[in-house]
Amino acid sequence: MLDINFLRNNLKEIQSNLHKRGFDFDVEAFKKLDSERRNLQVETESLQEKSNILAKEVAQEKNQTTKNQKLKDAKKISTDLKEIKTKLDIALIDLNNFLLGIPNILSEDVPEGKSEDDNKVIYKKGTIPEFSFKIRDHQEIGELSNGINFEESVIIAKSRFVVLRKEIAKLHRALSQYMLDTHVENGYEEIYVPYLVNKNSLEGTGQLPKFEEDLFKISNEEMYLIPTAEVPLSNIYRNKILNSDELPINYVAHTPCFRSEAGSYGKDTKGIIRQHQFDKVELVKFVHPEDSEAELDKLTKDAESILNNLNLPYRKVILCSGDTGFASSKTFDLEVWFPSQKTYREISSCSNFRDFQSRRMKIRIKQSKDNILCHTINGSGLAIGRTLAAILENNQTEQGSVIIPEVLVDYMGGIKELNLSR
RNA sequence: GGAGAGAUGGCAGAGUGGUCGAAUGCGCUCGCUUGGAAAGCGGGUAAGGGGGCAACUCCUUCAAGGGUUCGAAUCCCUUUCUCUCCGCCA
Repeated sequence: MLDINFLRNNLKEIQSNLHKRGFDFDVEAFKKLDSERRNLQVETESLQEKSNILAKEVAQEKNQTTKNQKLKDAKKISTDLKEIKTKLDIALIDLNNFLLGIPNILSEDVPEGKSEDDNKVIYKKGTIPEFSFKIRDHQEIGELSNGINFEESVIIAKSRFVVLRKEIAKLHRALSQYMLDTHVENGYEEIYVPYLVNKNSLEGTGQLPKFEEDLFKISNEEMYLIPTAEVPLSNIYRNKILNSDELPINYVAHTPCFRSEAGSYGKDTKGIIRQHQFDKVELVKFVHPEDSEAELDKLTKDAESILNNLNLPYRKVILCSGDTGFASSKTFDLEVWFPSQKTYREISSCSNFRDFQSRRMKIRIKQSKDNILCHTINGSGLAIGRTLAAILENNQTEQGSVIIPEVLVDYMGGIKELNLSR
């Protein structure tokens, strides 16, 4: 959510900034909602004041006749007040819903563009492997020894879920352990969180009210399965005031993520790239506004370090205006190389939300005069399923085995190579 | 799941219809004191919003939502959460 005062004073600038996203900010509609609200609020508050004064006078009035007269006046005001209050409530809700639907303002350095095709590559790292044989995609590799099974997951659940077995399941576990350990070494506190969250939390991070169709909702309660650990991690401090000396706060959590993504059928139907359930190690920072740009770079580097250590070829991309997420002011994507697709695919998305989320969550920093909103930053470090798939594809051999990256060997109980073709 | 008790400021905790945005203590902070510190003494210290160039002023908030009343932290209803006991369970 944007600062309403900032909005009032910078209407044109904000309109053109949001236009870069392809968002049409209706200035006239906003002005109308805001002035309606203001008129009603001024009127309500002055009536309330009268009512408060009269109520005090009634209490102190000794003369029975004047007291009765005042009681009569007070009753009249009370009725009027009730009426105008309902109008004000409606105006406030309308204005608030309008504000909740406005995306975040983009940073100046976000390149303009319409879709992901306009994202700008910042750099590429690692060497793209050359294969002298006909390569398999990660699904084929996994199926060699029944390490990846989609028939069983359909029986258990439905399509877009997966069952992993044996060394592949172990590799999946090894990856999350390795990532957690690495981030803890780099100064993040490991957190375990609920996988079901309430509506307020999802509103706080921006998934609701706009993107309900992407979520799985529990039918017997007002609860949702988390689409990312960003939601529980960020909401830890909802409605809290932080001391500036405890910042930055760095959290890491490993959770499953659940995404309904109703509109995405037909995309990435093969393999484990796009699933209703996947695991992810997530990084979240609460920072002072002055530090948020630098902290986004730090967090992105921390996510990159995993790719570097796993020797996976990747590139760093800055999302263009049209592709940057609703709540984000600036996003770097890390994209890993998939030999079977001959392309880079997103494996981490690192965003600076500035005060957009903290305004919704009311996370503030204690300051002598006025408290200020903190900034939130988060990013994947990394998506486990996609990392697993990338390792299978990039590290495959002609014999149908997969070389385990050195940093994972200990986590794999000493296994250096998966012999899948047996 | 059943029975009971409760939810008040950063924390602890008083307050059961008007004098309450809320005693008191702790914490924090400023000043005095001191060679310096501690102790002591004195002052300040909730959040959000409206109006005003400003000094300032007004409104809201005692878990959340609704109700009664001229007036609600206080009375009534609903929901959520916490604690104790019983049951169940990993």
